[in-house]
Amino acid sequence: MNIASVIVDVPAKQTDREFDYKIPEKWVSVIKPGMRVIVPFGPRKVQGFVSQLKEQSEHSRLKSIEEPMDLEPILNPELLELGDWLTVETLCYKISAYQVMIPAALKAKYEKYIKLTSDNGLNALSEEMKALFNGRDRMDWKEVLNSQAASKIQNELLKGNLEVVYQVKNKLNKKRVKYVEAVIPQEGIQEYAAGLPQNASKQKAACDYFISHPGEITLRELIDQTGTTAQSVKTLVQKNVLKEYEKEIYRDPFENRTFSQTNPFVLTDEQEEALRPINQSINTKSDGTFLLYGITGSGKTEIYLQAIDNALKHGKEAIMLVPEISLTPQMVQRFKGRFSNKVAVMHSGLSVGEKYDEWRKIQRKEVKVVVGARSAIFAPFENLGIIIIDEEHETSYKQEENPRYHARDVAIKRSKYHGCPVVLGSATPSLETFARAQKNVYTLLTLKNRLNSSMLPKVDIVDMREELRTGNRSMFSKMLFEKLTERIEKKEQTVLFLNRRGHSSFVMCRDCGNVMNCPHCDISLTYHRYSHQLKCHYCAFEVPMPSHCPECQSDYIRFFGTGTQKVEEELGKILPQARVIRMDVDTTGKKGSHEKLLTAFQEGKADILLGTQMIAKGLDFPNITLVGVLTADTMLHLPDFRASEKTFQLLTQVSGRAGRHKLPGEVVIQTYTPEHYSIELSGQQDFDSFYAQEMQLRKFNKYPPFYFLALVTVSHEDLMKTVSVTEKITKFLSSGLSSDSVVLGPAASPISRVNDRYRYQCLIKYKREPELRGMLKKIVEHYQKETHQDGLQISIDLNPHMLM
DNA sequence: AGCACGCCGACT
DNA sequence: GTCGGCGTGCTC
Repeated sequence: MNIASVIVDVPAKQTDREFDYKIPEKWVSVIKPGMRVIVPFGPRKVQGFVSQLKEQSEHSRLKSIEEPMDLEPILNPELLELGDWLTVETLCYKISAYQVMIPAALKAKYEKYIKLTSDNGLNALSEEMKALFNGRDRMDWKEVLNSQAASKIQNELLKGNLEVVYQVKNKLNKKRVKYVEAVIPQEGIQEYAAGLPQNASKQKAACDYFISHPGEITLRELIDQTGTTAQSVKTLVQKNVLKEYEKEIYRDPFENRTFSQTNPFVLTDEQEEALRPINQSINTKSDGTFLLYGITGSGKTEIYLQAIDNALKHGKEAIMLVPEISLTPQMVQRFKGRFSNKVAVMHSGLSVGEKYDEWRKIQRKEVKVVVGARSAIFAPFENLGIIIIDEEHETSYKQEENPRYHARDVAIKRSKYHGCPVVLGSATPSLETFARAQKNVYTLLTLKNRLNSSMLPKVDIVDMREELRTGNRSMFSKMLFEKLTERIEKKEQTVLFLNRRGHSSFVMCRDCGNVMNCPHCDISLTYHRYSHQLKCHYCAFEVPMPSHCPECQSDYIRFFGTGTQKVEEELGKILPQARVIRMDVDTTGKKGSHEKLLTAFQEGKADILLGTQMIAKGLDFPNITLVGVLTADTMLHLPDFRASEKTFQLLTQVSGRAGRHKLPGEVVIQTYTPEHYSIELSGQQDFDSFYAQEMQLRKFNKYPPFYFLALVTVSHEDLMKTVSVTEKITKFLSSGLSSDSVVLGPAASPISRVNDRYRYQCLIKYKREPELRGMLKKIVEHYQKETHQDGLQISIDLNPHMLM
C-alpha cells in the first residue's frame, strides 16, 4: 500500500474526485485513510484528505505526498463513509463534506511568497531588488503584485535568484504549558541546595519546594508559590537537578466554575415508560428512532440524562444536540453536574481554539458525552450508544450553506452504523417527524403531564384590533399592562417576547387584521419599497400596494415591524419603575454577555426580560409568572409554508416559560389575527388539533410531509440573465419530471437581491423522482462554464427549510 | 479555485 | 517583431 488517493482542498466541480499520490518510503506505515496530507497540486501545494490506500494507480506519473499533517487520522472509517453519503445526499463536493466534519481550527491556510534562493543571497540581486527586499529574505506575494516591479521579479525568478514558495499552514495553535519536575531523588536535591552559594536564594527556593513536593508542577505555579524565577529554574535544569517540558493543555471554557454534582431524579411512571424502550434499544444494540413528545416542563431532560447514563454503563458514548447551547447554560450545568468531566461542550460561542480543544477531548477518548449544536453530530466517537436531538423541530439543525445537511438525517445515518437509538425530543415536533411517528417509522413516546404537577399556564389571547378600536394605540394591551403592573408589585418576573423576524415585510390592515396574500400560493405577499408593489415569492404574482384594505376599505393598512429598543423605550414611559433587561443581537454580541444577562435576571436584578427568539427556549426560572408576546403575527406571515408551524411552536415554547414551578403562570398573547388556528391552538397548547389541521393544509398544497421539496436558486448580477437561466432550468425540470411532481417558478427569491446579485428560484415538489438528483447534477454541469466565467451561481437545496 | 498555456491586438 | 489581454483546460 504505497499509493494514497487524496481528496484535495479545492472545492470545484473539476477537482471533486480522487487524485493519486505516491507515499514516500518513510511514511508508508504512517499514512492512513482519514489523515490530512500536504500534496503538490499543479504548481502549488494544497491540503488533502487521504480517502484510501492502494497498490496500483491508473495514473502513471505520480507525484509524492509532501508530508502528513496528522499523526493519527482525523476522520475515522465511519466518518469517511459518512462524508461520501453527505456528498450524495446534499450534492456537495466531497472536500466540503469532509471539512464540515472537522473543527474549523484544522482548516488549512495557504501562503504564497517569494524568497531569496539560499546560495546566492541578497548580493545577486540588482540594487532595485535589494531596495525592495529591504533586508528581508522573503516577500509576501500580495506585496509582489502591488509592487511596480513584477516583471523584474519574474526575471530574477527565471535567473534562479528568487523562488516562489507555496506553503500550507496548519494555523492551529495548541495551547502548551511548561512543567517542571525533579530528575534526582530528594536527598540529591538537598545535597545540591546545600552546596549553593549564599546569594543563590531563588535557586534554593525552588529546591526547597521539590524537597517537600515530589512530582510535577507548572512553571507558573512554581514561580508563584516559591518566588523563584524562570532563569533559576533554567540553571537547575542545566545542572541536571530539574527537567522542564511542555504539555498540551485545553482551554477550558468553563474553568473557574464549579458544577455541583447532581444525582438522577426518581422518574415518574410516565417518564419510566418512555425511557424503557430507549434503554432497550441501547441494551440490544439495535438502531431505531424515537420521538419523545412531551409538553413543556414534562421532564424530557431527565430522561435524556438517564438514557445517556445507561449508554455509558454499557461502555458507550453519547451525542446530545441542543439548538444553541450558549442560550441554555442551565443545560450545560445539568450535564456537567451529572457526568462531570466526561462531557465536552461544543457550541458557536466558543472560540475556534476552544472548539478544537473540545473536539480533541472526544478524539482522544477523554470524554464520553458531547453536548453541542448542529455540528456536534459529527463528533468522532467510535462507539456511540445514543444520539439525542433536543427541540427536534428547531430550524438551526439544518445547515443553510453547503453542505446543506440536516442534523436529524445525519443522526439517523450514524445510528444505523452504530446500532444505537436516536431520540428526537420536543413539545412541538416538526410535522415531518410527527407524521413519521404516526406512521410508526419512528416510535412515539409521549409525556402528557408536567412535573411537580404544575399546571400549564393560563393563556389569554388579546385582539389588538379591538384595542385599537377602543383607542389604545400603544404596543401594550390593557390586559398585558395590568398584569405587568401586578407582577412588579408582587415582585414576580415577566418575560416579554417580541417576534421580530419578518420585519416590515408583510402588509396588514390594522383595522380588520387582513393580511395581503397571494391568490395562487396561499402565502403572504412581500412589500417592496422601491417599486411600491406587493410580490409573491413563490410564483410571479404581483400587485401595487393598495391604499385601502381590500376587505374592509380601511386606510389604516401598513407594513409591519417593531424593534426591541422601541419596546424598551415605551416600557420606560409607561412603567418607569420597572427594571428591564433587553436581550437581542445588540446586547448579546459579546461573548458571555448572554449568560451574564440571564444570570442577572435569575438573581432578580430585573423585573422584565425583554427579548427576541433567543429567550424562547430553555429559560427555567421559578419566579417567572407572566409571559407576554407582543405581536404573535409577525412570523405567521413570512413567505414560508412553515410559517404557521413556526408560529405555533414558538408561541407554545414561549408560553412554556411561565409557571414551571410552584407559582402558577399566565401568558398574554397579543395578536391581530386571534382567529388564526396556529395562534388559537397554541393558546390552548393543543398540538394534536394543530397537527391535524396543518396536515390537511400541507396535503392540499402539496408540501412536506406529503411531498419532498427541492429548491434551485439562481443568482447573477444581471436580472435578465438570472430570470432566463431560471426559466430554462424550470422548463428542463418540468419536462423531465413526472406529472405527479410540481415545478414552481421562475420566481424571485424572498431575498431577491443580495450583494447586488439578483436571485431567482425554482421549487420542485415531488413524491418520487429517482432521476431528480441526476437532473440537478446535469443542470450544474450544463452551466459550469458560465458559473466559472460569468459569475453565475446555482445553488441546490434538497429538502430546504428556508425558502429564501 | 489557481495557474499555465496559447492565440490575437497595440506598442517599445 | 514583442507585451499582454483573458479564453481554455489541467491539476495525480
